[in-house]
This record gives sequence, structure tokens and C-alpha cells, in this order.
Amino acid sequence: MSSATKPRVRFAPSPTGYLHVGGARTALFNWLYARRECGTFILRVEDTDVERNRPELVDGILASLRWLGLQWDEGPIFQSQRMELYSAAARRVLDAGHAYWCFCAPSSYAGADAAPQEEPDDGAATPATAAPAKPARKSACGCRNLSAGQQAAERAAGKSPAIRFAVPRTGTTRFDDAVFGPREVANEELEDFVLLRSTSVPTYQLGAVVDDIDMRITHVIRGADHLSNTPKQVLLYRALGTEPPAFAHVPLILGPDRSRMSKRHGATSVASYEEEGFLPEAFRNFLALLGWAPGGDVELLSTGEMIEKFSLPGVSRTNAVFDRGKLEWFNQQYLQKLPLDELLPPVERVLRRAGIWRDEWATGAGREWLARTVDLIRPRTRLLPDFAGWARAFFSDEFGYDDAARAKFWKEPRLAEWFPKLADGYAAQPEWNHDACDKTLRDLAAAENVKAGVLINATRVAILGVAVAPPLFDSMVALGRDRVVRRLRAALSHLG
RNA sequence: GGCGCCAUGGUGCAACGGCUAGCACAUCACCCUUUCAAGGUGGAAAUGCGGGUUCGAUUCCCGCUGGCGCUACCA
Repeated sequence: MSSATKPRVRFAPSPTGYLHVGGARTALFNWLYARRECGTFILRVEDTDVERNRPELVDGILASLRWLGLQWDEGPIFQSQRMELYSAAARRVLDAGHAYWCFCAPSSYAGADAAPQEEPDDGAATPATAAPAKPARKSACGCRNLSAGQQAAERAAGKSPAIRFAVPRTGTTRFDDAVFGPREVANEELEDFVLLRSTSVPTYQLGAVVDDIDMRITHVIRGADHLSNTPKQVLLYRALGTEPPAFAHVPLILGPDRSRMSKRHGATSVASYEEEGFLPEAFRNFLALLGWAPGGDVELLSTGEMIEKFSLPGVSRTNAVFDRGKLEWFNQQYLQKLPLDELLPPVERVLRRAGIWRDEWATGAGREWLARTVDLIRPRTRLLPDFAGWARAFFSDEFGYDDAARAKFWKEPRLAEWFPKLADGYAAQPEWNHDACDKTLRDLAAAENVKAGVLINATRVAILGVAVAPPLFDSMVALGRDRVVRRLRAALSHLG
């Protein structure tokens, strides 16, 4: 494949909020496609909406993209820095006769037949003659047929016009969508959309098309919410003298109630999932399977497998519901299977944040101890913060005793005499390993005529503060003799 | 309202006319087990409704219903 035919795709977020899960998945699919086809992944920031635009949010979006491992090859390119490009393009469309100056105020545009919400009620300022009792076209606006003189008059009256695309009144517009198949719409269904606002700021339609042409985008992979707008853009491409690129619209991600995912469904930004302690690999794997399946029954996919198997036709047309439970399962799987040296850095960050990190764990024997301990703990973790949560006692001497655990395993009153004896036994134990610790405890249990389990469970709470933890004697080895002995004695004052 | 898209268990995906509709999450039970997880085994659970086409429909067509999207000088 020559470089001229290698695909160029782009992800084009607008900085009106954080990177949300839907956008992240769109970015992921673009990235996967680019990697799969050895193409180029471009990042473009669509920040033309001066009203809602929040420049300070850009960094957060880029950070989330990097966190997910979606590195872009070109950009970020900011639309706000190339405004001349858009107005020039609008002029060209105008000169070619495919657009016209519209002097209607946004609110009174004759074609605005149905604003998103309510319905105005006024004597419509439509063309002269009586309404033909026919189509009541959305694109009908008197401005389309204004003479030069009339335009001059409007300008003289102080009105600043917008440039509106003149959608053909007849015919159909068609295009192929890689996931939705061939599409065809009657032009009469399309309204004369604005290209350039009266403020000279381009609309999304203009900006996106002009940039996609300028950046030589070959495949537009974006949310299905743009499917209905695509015919307009196809028309615009042609008016600009270019054939449109390939399109691929991916289904939307919905909340549990099947409505569009929003804040009221809980966390929607990828930053919040990073914050909560999800691993980027797990989050990405989960996202990839929302609206796409590699075929077969595989779910856990490495980056390489994901890239190798990704295909646009394999993308579903059905909207997907974001299932947090499954996300957590993915995270648990990755927590379990990630190579230890890849897991250690994020664990270190969690421990640092909790204020219990110790530098001796950075290298040498300390590092080895950390690795073994993390490996011991991880089968019972679901999120990264668990390491500083229930497993805190492995890393810090400052931990509390879980009330439920005490209630369940510290019922036996004779523990008050057994803990000291056990502590003495461990202090005197010649070797410090799993079997020795096991034997010491069982010997005491036999001598005191109590089931070993009672002592084991009580001891776990004494040295770790929790009931849910790794096997006791492995935990003891990880903690070391001093801590075990000390905690056994300290627990005495916390018994009923 | 208009136009469009979508429709398999609670959820995510398989089955792209042809075995008893499969896998995973969640759920229930059991096994394992010193706790709790993990893991293993098994159970319950779906083709929205109605018409067609066909020897045969989850699959193709139509209608309905439902959900979603677009219908902005938002993206």
C-alpha cells in the first residue's frame, strides 16, 4: 500500500467538557483503525463555539487520551487558529452559487419550523404570495432569492448576514457508511444549514468538512448522532469540489436506563475512572467491546490483538449500555493478569497518594518484597485503591480494625490469653516461613484444645484488621516476624 | 410534529435462511477453602408484537410498538 492510500483518520473533540466515555470510544476506534491499516491518527480540537468553549479543558482531554494510550500522530490542531480557512471556504461555496447570504435573525429564520423545544406563533415573514399549501420546506427562506439591491438594503439597515448553504430542492444525496451501509436521503428533507455565522465564525458542518478536506482525511469515524447530518456534509464536499471521504458511524453509548449517557448516570468522564483506580488497559478493553466484537468468544484482548482484529464492518449498529459491573470485572482481570512490573507503578501511585509509600520499596530487596506482596494481595482486588484500602496493613502500621471482622472473629473470650501465647511462640520461632508459622499456630490450638480455624481467623483480624485478606501464613511471611508479634500483642487492647 | 436509525436473556456480544439459539458480566446453587476472593461445575434467564416470503426464519419484506438520533447562527 503506497503512502498515498494509507488512511488518515481523526478524532475531533470540542473542549466543552471533559473527555467522556462516548468520545473515548470513538477515539479508540479511530486509533485502532489507524493502527490496523498503518494509517495516521490526527487530533483536532473543534473549539469554534466561543460561547461554550473552555480552553482550559483541552489539557484534560489530551491527558485522558494519553492515559488510554491513544497517542495521536498529528496535532492537536485547533480550529480557532485557522478561522480564515473556513470563511474563505464559505466564500468559495457562495461564489460557486451553492450558498447565499441570509439576513434572517437566528430566532426568526423562516425555516426554523420546529425549534428543539417550544413553538413560536407569529405571522411568518415568508415570501410574498400565499403559501402553496404544499411542502412547507424547512429550507425556505426569502434570503435565498434576494437581489443584489435587496441585499444592499439589508446591509444598509445594519444587518450582518450569515452564509447559508443552498440545498438542492430536488434529487437525493447518497453515501455509503461502513457500518450502517448505503444511505440515501431526499434533498427536500434537508434544511438550508448555516455555514458561516453572522459573526464570521464557522459552524460545525463547515469546520469539520473544510478541515477533513484540508487534512486529507480518508475515513470519518464518529458517533452515530452525526449520521443524519452526513448528507449535508456530502453536499458541502461536492460544493467545495471534493469527493467525500468514507464514513463510519459508531453506535452511541447509553446509560443503564437506555437514555443518552449523562452525568446523572454517574461518572461519564474518563478522568473520573482514572481517578477511581481503573487500569487504562482494562478500561480500553471494556470500551472496545462496547459496539464491537472480534468474533468468537474472546473478551480479554491485548493491544496487539485488538489492533489485529479490529474492523469497521464488525462494528454493531445497536446502541450499547454502559455496564459498570462489567467494567469492574475487566479491571479485576487485568489486575490479576498484568505483568507484575507493569502493575507496580500504578500501585506505587496509589500508596503515595494514601501517604504510606516508603522509598525502600523503590529498589533492591524492598522492591522484591513489594512485588511479592502486591502479587499476594492482587487476587482480592477489584480496583487499584484496594491496595491502600483493605490491604493497607501490609504497607502501614497505622490501620484500623474492621468492626464487622471483630464482631465475627473476636467473639471467643479466651483470645485474650491466646494472643500473648501466640506472640511468644512466634517471637521464639527459629525459622520465619509459611510452614513454621502454620505449625506454631496449630500447636497452640492443639494445646488449648481449640479449632485452628478459630485462631487463624482471629489472628488475621489482629494482624491485618480485616476479615477479607490473603491466606494467613502467607500474610505473616509478608509482614515479617516483628510486625506479627507486635500486632498480636497490640490487638489485646482492642479485644471486646 | 417531520425525517431517519436500531430491536437476541437484566447487560455486552455470537449465530450474517438450516444442529437442542452460543459466550461473557451480573444472579442462584454446589465444589474448593482457615476468611474472602480467584478458579471449577451446574441452574434460571432472550430472538418486542402482528403479518407475510420460504420446505424452513433470530436472520429477508411490510405494519405496529418501543428506544435512540437529527431536525441550532451546539458540536
